[in-house]
Amino acid sequence: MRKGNETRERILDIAEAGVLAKGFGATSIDEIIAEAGITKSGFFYHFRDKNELARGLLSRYRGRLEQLLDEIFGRAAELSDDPLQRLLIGLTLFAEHMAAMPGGHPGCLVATMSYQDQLFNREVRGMVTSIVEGWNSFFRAMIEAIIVVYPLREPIDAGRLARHIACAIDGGIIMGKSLGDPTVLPEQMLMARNYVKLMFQPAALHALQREAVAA
Amino acid sequence: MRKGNETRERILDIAEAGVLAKGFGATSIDEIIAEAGITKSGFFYHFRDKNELARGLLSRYRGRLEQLLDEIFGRAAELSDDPLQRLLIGLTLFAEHMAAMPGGHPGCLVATMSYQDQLFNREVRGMVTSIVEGWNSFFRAMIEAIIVVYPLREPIDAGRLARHIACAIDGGIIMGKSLGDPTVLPEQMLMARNYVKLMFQPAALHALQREAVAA
DNA sequence: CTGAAAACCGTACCGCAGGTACAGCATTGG
DNA sequence: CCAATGCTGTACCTGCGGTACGGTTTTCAG
Repeated sequence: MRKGNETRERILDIAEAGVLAKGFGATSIDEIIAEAGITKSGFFYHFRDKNELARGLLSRYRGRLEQLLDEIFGRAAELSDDPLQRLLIGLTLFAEHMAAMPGGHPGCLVATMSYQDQLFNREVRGMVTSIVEGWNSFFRAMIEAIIVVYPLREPIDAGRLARHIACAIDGGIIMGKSLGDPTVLPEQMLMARNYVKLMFQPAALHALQREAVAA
Repeated sequence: MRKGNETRERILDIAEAGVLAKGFGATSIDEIIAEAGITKSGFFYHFRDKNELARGLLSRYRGRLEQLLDEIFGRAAELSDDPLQRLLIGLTLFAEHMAAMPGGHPGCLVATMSYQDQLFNREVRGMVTSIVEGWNSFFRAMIEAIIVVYPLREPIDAGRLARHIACAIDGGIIMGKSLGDPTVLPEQMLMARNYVKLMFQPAALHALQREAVAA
């Protein structure tokens, strides 16, 4: 009775590859079942419709990304006690991780679906929204921790800086896809990192520029 | 013989609204012709297939956005001779323009299509790429003009800063769409503006933070 | 070993979408 | 007036998402 879960995972694997490569709408069920070696009935045994497939994909994706973020920023926490350094180190590790992916980042499932959200029902759309909110909260929490330690004369808006990081990443994914250039994403992650650094360490500007040129 | 062009434009108008609201794949030809009051044959008289419709949409979109950018940054050029101020003013005007749009920004045709590029042929995909490259070049040229006047000890990479502006805008559009929050886009445009300011005027950090909080 | 649930297979069918083919009709500028 | 231009109408094809439903195999608990 665990064979069912194996098949379900195989369907999700094949579907995920298809969606990232071609988009959700262009990834047909016929195509998935052909590659999985099952029949249409088999597919609909596991997923009532394509919306449930989308939910399954998003659920897995969220879990994996959460795990990756935990690993990366957990490692950053090992390397420094300072909340600012943790964020900076984490973003660098994140960028390096993306740069190391063979063939570049495969694409963001959430961004893909967000731009095809008309294909889905409210439940799936709600999932997309909540995942994006989760990312924002994640970065926001880190920035708020920095603000506690780095009391500035004027408080900065943690929310918009957190959103900026997420926007830069999403935008980097899109632009990388549009230009066919896998270096754009890690580059823009580092740009976001440098923004954070500038916000909290204005004196470090020139050192930062040296870094940017060297990279 | 100009009636043909009128119909063609009407088709493009209806299609554009549909694509921005629901995505390209979910905007059916049947739906377009119903709203335009023509028949399927009439549609295919103007557009050989959906790819040609996409090309028509992108072509119009590129032209309009070019015009908008010219207007906004032309106005900025009237307001200041300084290349840095021109970019900063232009980005502020741009953000204000987006914020003023009723119901928020309708969405970026290029980003939409970039994430559904599997639906299109190489010609359309090439158009998407070249439009994105055009935006990058636009901002890059402005940044290079700034670098001439603001000679820094260490040169900064104009390309990646230009791409960052475009990424922040695209990311802002996506996040605004995902969260259903039209304020994200103008907010992130101003974040990009502040980044530029920080890169060239590190001393102005605290003034900038005051701005960010006031906004 | 057995029996019932789980995990499928096979077949047939439906509606919608994109697209093709082609004949014909109406308007309009030269 | 006549030839493009700008359509209409009809018929048809393919592929996709999805439904329905009966039959078969696999798996594990008792």
